[in-house]
Amino acid sequence: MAPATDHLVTKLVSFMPLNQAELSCLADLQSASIEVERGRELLHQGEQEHVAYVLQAGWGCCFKILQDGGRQIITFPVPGDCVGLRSVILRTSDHAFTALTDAVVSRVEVSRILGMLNEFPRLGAALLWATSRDEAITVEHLASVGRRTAVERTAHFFMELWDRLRLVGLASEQEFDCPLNQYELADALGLSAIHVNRVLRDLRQKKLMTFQARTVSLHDIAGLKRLAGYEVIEPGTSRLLEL
Amino acid sequence: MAPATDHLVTKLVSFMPLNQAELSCLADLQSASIEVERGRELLHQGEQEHVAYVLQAGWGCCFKILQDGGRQIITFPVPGDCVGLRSVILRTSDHAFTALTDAVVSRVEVSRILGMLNEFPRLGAALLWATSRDEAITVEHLASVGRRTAVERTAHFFMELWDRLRLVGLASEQEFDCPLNQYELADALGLSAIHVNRVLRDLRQKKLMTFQARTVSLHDIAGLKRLAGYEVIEPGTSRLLEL
DNA sequence: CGACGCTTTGACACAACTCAACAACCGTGG
DNA sequence: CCACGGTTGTTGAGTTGTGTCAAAGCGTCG
Repeated sequence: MAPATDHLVTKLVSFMPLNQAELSCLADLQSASIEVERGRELLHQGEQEHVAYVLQAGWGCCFKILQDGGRQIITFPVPGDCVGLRSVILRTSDHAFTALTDAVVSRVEVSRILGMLNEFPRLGAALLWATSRDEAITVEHLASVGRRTAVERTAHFFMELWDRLRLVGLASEQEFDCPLNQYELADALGLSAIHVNRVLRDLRQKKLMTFQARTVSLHDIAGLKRLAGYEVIEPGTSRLLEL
Repeated sequence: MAPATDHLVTKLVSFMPLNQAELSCLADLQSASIEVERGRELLHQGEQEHVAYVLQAGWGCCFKILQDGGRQIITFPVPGDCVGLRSVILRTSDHAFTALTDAVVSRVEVSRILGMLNEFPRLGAALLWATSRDEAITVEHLASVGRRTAVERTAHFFMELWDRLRLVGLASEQEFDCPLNQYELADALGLSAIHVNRVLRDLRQKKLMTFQARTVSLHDIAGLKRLAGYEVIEPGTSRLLEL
């Protein structure tokens, strides 16, 4: 059975209203949910994968392992996020996906997605919007790692995370739960864990934000956004893809 | 009229064979080609865009400008590449797109893409494959900038570029034409132009490759791949999306 | 010819990394 | 109950990869 609140629906609805049939299609798609324990690897880098996942509860972690053992984290999926659609198309997964906390996911077979696209084209458009948004976030992430300083980058990361969590109702206006440790943060930001620690101290001392005891508290959002050079990737309701 | 060789077709065909109707649909889509001079900006960061482009000849440049004026280049589109599909969906473009050399592009209206997807679903699948591949490349790029050293990163960049160019028949087995200068390289790799210069000297001295007079010569491909930790994003003919 | 765009080099500065150590916190088991 | 190891966070000292600044070389083109 589906969780109390369906975060995927919450997210898609912010893009376009969905009718009853579409909602039940989404519910159906996610009906077979699986509980996975923290650390479980659901998608394996370099292997052929024929399934995608919708994360329903808990956090995930998409990353690549490099030659020297280094790790680059691409994104931390949160409830409502889809993972692995791309690897389905490319036939082999270019990255791995693990559960960062105990989590609930639903496996989605390719065939069902294709079927859904046929039967409910508007859902296809909504899904396309969601994945495009994820892409835009990856591109922004690239810009961060390539051209922002460690502090700017870190501030930017938290602003983006905050926006993503609010979109599915998992963050309040000044704080949110965040199960990441400094190693994970480091591998996402392209920094060393030790430097992340110093950066967090910096942000704390500048009274911008704190990250302690698994919770992020935003003390000066305007200041953070200014520091990060943050611009919203606006939800922007669909005017264009009238389907 | 279409150019002598249609690079988009070359690329898509490497993924799945196309029939006559599909080929002429693609030809039709690109029929209205426009010549643009070097430096012309076709997509503007932050603006609402309702068109996408197919690059037919010449090189392009997709990038973000940051707060402090810094620039992060996302990718250098080469002939056969599609640009701006995402901005069409998100309604506003998250990055800019310019012609890096004199180029030939064709504007593609959103409506025509949607029409194409309806009429020729296999073309949709092929296009989805191409964009997924681009995404995978962006992710790999992120990993490079986040976790590889300057030399590794540079070697990796050229290996990938080489693969992309070969896919559309624009690179031989040991060299290819490359109109980039060291500033552009720097902004793509997240380095300073001066350091790029040092890195290129390094690669030259190690007898791995040279980049001079607009041409890249690969002297030791195995060595480059080893240094870069390069893995192919294999074309992989479609077995999965039987449409 | 001079101007311009691009490359190349050297000297120096600094952001971020590494190593090493310690502190705080946890759950577990004696 | 305390002792314990394991995980995570914190700090300092020294190193290094890369950035910055400044200047010169070198084609090309008007």
